[in-house]
Amino acid sequence: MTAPLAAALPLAFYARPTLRVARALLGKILVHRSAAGIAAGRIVEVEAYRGPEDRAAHTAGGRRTARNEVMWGPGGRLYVYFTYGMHHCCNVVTRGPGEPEAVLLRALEPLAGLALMRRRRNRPDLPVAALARGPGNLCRALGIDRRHDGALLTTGPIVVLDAPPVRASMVAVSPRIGVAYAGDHALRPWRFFLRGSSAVSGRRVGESLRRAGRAS
DNA sequence: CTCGCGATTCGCT
DNA sequence: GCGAATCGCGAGG
Repeated sequence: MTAPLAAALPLAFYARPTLRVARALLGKILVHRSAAGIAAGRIVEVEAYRGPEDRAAHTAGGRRTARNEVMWGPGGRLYVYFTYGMHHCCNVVTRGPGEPEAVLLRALEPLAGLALMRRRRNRPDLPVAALARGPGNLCRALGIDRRHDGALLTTGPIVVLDAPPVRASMVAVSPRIGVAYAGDHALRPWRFFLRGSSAVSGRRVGESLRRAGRAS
């Protein structure tokens, strides 16, 4: 039996506290194999959403609806939602059934399928680092939409491949982006990104100052 | 059923 | 820095 160079992360990877999963996802490889071809990138920016107690989460206050139903299920599936009338965002569901938490994938460093990503973005002149920078752009570049809501990440067509852990000193933290409506919860340092990556979206505040410490 | 708004992005000022 | 684009969702009547 030949072992694959990189195996899909097992379900146990996702069935852990969400902040841990969020940080551990940095450096892993997101792959989408579709009829159009293969597109893949290294995860360089994520945000944790921590369920009923987290006012920034779609499951804040225990909200359970058709849209966020997947978040209520077991970890290891994709939660994809549509927003602003034009963008998709994709999350990795964490923990177990009844613990509706997830990690939003905000940016990838493109590794494979660059031409396909460019075609999907419909922006021929974009630099590589910008192809999957930002949650909406990431979904667009990888061809992810609501049809993939609930997809199991261990079996494809979308998988997360294991890769060596990134050094703790390379991980920066900051408050989450675009959640001002959540009041003081918007200040929680639950965004994690790779220091120095040009594929990270938005402001990279905290990159040079803060280290990723224990966040709660 | 109506209505307000969003875990965003891009282009213009 | 600001606002438009654009529509499904979710709360409330």
